Amino acid sequence: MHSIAVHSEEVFQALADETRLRIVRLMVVEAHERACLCELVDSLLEPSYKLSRHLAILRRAGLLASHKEGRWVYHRLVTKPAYLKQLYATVKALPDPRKIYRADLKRFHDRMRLREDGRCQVGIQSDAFRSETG
Amino acid sequence: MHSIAVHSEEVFQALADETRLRIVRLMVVEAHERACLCELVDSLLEPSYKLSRHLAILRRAGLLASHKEGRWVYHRLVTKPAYLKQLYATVKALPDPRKIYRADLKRFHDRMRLREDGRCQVGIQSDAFRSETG
DNA sequence: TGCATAGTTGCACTATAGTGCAACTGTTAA
DNA sequence: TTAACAGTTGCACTATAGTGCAACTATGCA
Repeated sequence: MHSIAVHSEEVFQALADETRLRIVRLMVVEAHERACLCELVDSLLEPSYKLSRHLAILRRAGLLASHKEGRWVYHRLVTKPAYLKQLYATVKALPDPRKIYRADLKRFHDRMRLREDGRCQVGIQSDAFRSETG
Repeated sequence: MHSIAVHSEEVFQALADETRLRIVRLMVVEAHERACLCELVDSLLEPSYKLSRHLAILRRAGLLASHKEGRWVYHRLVTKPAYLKQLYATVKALPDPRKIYRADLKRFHDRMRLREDGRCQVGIQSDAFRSETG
């Protein structure tokens, strides 16, 4: 379901984009919780087509594994080979001067409360999350 | 002499290029040894104008500090803020399937033996290093 | 003083990355 | 069986990154 990057720089390339870094930071802080696209859309407040493309890039770089479950596709951070854990530790250690990740994480928590039996049950709720958190 | 990246992804962007990753890997393996441009030219076997540009990018990203000494400019990895050390640990942990860093490092060692009193004394010797190591 | 050389940079060129729109696939539930 | 919706993707567009050449600056030494 995922491939190992042949060139090491691809791993850094994968994180060299604000949107992708937001995705990874969200998932790394949450102890490698899985998330589906609509949950990410509501957390980052970005259009689904945009996040879908960035998720594909992360997947191709070997950082993300995805699997379909009904009409939802769940994404999870890959932790092998071992240097990926080291990479996530770096991501975790990054500063957050503009409080972007803090805000993303708050929305993510709120959104995850809508789950039932650990599964996503609702679709995109962006409008609600947008008005709720400014 | 160096600035802190405002956006976290700039740090990863800095390493998202093979040449820059080769530079950083060389310097990180050598316990943060300093190196001048001509020593890097002989180690990586890349033209000086190319490396000079990549060094400038690393400097702007806050990973490298440079200072002039006579006609040589010495470069050294920056280790603050703390998450940079974490980043270097990741770089150190990367695999080297194509043995590129291994070869770079060998030439770097050979080249560093030409120093006197810890200073570079000779200019670009690429031809010698090229023929020596294939 | 003038030449050799360590290092930098302007310019032109090419390749690739990120974006938005809109059309598309696939799955669930009425 | 069909409507709604989670998710993906082709297309056109724009911006930016990396490269090579050649000209440039700055320093040390004959």
